[in-house]
Amino acid sequence: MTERRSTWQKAAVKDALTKADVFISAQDLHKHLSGENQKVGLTTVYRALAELADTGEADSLTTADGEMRYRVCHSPQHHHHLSCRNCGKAVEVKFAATEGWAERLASEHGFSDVTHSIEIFGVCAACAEN
Amino acid sequence: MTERRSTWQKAAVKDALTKADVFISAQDLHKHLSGENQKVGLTTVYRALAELADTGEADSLTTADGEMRYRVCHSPQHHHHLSCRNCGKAVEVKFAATEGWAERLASEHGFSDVTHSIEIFGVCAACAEN
DNA sequence: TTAGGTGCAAAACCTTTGCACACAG
DNA sequence: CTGTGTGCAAAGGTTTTGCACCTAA
Repeated sequence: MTERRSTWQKAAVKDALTKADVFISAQDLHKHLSGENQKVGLTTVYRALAELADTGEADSLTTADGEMRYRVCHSPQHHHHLSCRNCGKAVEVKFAATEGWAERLASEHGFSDVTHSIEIFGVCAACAEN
Repeated sequence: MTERRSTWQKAAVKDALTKADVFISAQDLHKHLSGENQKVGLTTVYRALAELADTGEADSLTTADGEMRYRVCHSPQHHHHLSCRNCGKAVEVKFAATEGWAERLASEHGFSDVTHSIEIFGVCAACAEN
């Protein structure tokens, strides 16, 4: 079976992700770790983030330029994000009205196995000041 | 000034994109063109697609695996897509209810310069049969 | 004529994989 | 012990850039 082991590397990645508390890329998170004597390999960061996203402990999104970013998930419920394009700060948003809508609309058009992605990007107040 | 010239290459790209009428990647579109004696460089396809997206003649989206896909825009109005994850076929969807919502929500949280992306992916009826 | 366009090769990036070694359980 | 995890280097993909040549206007 696929047994799941806990290592200090995974803990370090999760910890760094939690402290960052913004949508951040694997590359950037790796730099953060490197800057703190946390010598974790980039490959491991990628694998750890994938695992966190897989278990629902982290949310992930793909930016317009094709980069994946992760952030610790604050609630187990389905939600979307309003995130800062500059610093990655994000607010979790629930939007009940659309949840059923997407599936309904899709089936009306004969589509199955539906998933939807709603992302809102902007510049947060703090970043706007600069 | 930035004058904009029309070339047969750009026309070929736009034509191929129009005929495809699905969300397609630059790479794939380039293959289509190559298969039809339309020897257009890959670089040019990228540049032509970027220009079409820029002028609003094409819609673009980034797939989960970080690949950009384009499709001819069928209506100048703001809209979203319900697209097939397999063949790229897409239906344009207008969802008036969300249009104001995103901006309103964003400003409530102090975000400015807001943009939103709503993409719905599924498997169309035709692809589901296989 | 002349500034924008083209296309090849090379570079830049992000992400994944192969593999030998380390280590959690 | 044993199989998962790690990390380096290399590979894989997409997209961009440098540059010399081409061409629309």
